[in-house]
Amino acid sequence: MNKFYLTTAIDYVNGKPHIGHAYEKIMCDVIYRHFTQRDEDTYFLTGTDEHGVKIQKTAEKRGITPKELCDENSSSFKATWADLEIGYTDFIRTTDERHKVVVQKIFKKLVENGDLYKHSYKGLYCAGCESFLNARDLTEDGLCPDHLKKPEEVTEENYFFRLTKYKDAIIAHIKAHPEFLQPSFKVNEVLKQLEDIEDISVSRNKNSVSWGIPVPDDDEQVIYVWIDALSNYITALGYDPENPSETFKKYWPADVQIIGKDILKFHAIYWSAILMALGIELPKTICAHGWITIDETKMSKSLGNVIAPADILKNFELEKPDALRYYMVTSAPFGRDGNYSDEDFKEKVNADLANNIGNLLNRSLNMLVKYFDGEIKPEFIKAGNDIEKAGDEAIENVKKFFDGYQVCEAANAIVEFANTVNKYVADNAPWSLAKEEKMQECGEVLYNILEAMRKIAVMLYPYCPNISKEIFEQLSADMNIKYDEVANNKLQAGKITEKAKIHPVFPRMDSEFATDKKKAK
RNA sequence: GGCACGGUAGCUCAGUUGGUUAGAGCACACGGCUCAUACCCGUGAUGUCGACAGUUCGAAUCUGUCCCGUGCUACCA
Repeated sequence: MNKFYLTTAIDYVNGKPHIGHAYEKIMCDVIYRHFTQRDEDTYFLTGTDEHGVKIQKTAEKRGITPKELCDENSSSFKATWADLEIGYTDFIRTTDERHKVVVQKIFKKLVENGDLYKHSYKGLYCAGCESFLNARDLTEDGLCPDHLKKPEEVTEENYFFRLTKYKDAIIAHIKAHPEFLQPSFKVNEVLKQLEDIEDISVSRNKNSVSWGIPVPDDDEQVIYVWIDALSNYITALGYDPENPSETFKKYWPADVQIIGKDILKFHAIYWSAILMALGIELPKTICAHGWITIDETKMSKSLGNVIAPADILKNFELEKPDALRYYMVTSAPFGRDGNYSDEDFKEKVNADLANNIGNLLNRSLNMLVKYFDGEIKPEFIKAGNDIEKAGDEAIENVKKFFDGYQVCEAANAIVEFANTVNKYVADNAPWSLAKEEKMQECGEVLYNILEAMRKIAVMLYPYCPNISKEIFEQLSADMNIKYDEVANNKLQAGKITEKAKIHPVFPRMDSEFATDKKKAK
């Protein structure tokens, strides 16, 4: 059994979760469920990033402690993931004791190794922002763009991390491992960023930021984002510089770390350097996904177009997250930006989940009941037909796409196979065969369709676990089979269904079924 | 300003090393079917393949220049 360790970015709890956060978690959960089906020993980590001046300030404004703010928002992330059925193995918070303790140990070790050094530098400090500004962000008159005040030159002493020391090693690693950074069209960007990299500041004076992990043996300083946030991926597993846990030894290096494209630089460069400094292997793959826009415009608080996943489920009166999961993950090809619109959502899930896949099951089961009283007779089961082959190919293709974390492409392959089966139904017209009393032939065709349907349910499971479960139930098939055993666990002969058992696994949105459901409430 | 990537049907995109009538899906129109969730199947129209010039027997594909978009990065102030 192989191990498979997957991580998401941890979300900053200065606000509530929206569909941008959800996009990444759903993608990870789909990947996680697929690899779990493959009988891999999987570990799926997500969590929240909870330190820093923004949280400190938001909490102040609301008159609560930073910890209270973090507790509140971290819980709402967890609640959202529950709604979306994100089945993470572990949820780490950077305020967890287990995390803080190890971050301090990491910091200490880096100091001892000479990777961290204290350095004083002059910066432009804006009292309004309570932070340092870059010269290039100022207005033409040299004023802070937000407060229109001239920032003062302040000298601050901080710890710096010797990023430059690892520059060549990272470049070499990227070049030697084409699978390290995905999608590959991002590689040049990162190499370019590496060219003019400088050492980075990894601590702040307590006077400017107090909400953070204290630097060990230095009362003046607090650890700033990089070493704190990035190391969650190893502290969660129980990493310890002196005595790493068995869990860490087993699961690290991560097989894939999924992140947004905006933080690729920090992961590809900063994170790699930190790992090198600690003498730890780099993750096998870092995968940067694109953004979700709303009606083709960027989602932002100021535009007021931020959508929470729960709003969508509520709006469409969906009890299960399957449709939203499916739509989110198929809205953009690997690494590209996707878009959400209510109209697209409805069209896409109606077309793929209701019309194509759901209706296929429904029509074939109805025929089985009509012509054979819901029974598969032993003589219907024959190997080596075209649909069987097409199904086995689809299973292989989906697997290959998942090997490259191409979740959208894998979904397309499933739908394409369902299309092929629908075409097979039309070409063989079992209803005509029944009329002509070619019952043997008719039964064979129906069996092939239902068996194909079972394969679809297996492949669809990571995206739509509830719909998939429904399909298995209606087929009276076992859903707990491993991915690589799909082809060998064919539907058995016997009575599998009856009229009363058949119902749409995903009602078309705005259909009579959907409205009946609403009325019934 | 530099670098990278892209500009192909109404929309989203595919087009391998240049080779015959440029493709798919969605949407649209028409036809078929009637097992099914107004579903499924089939057929069809539509494109100066960003612009111009060049190489070639032949360019969506190669070269050059330019225009537009996106991303990264810089500089000036």
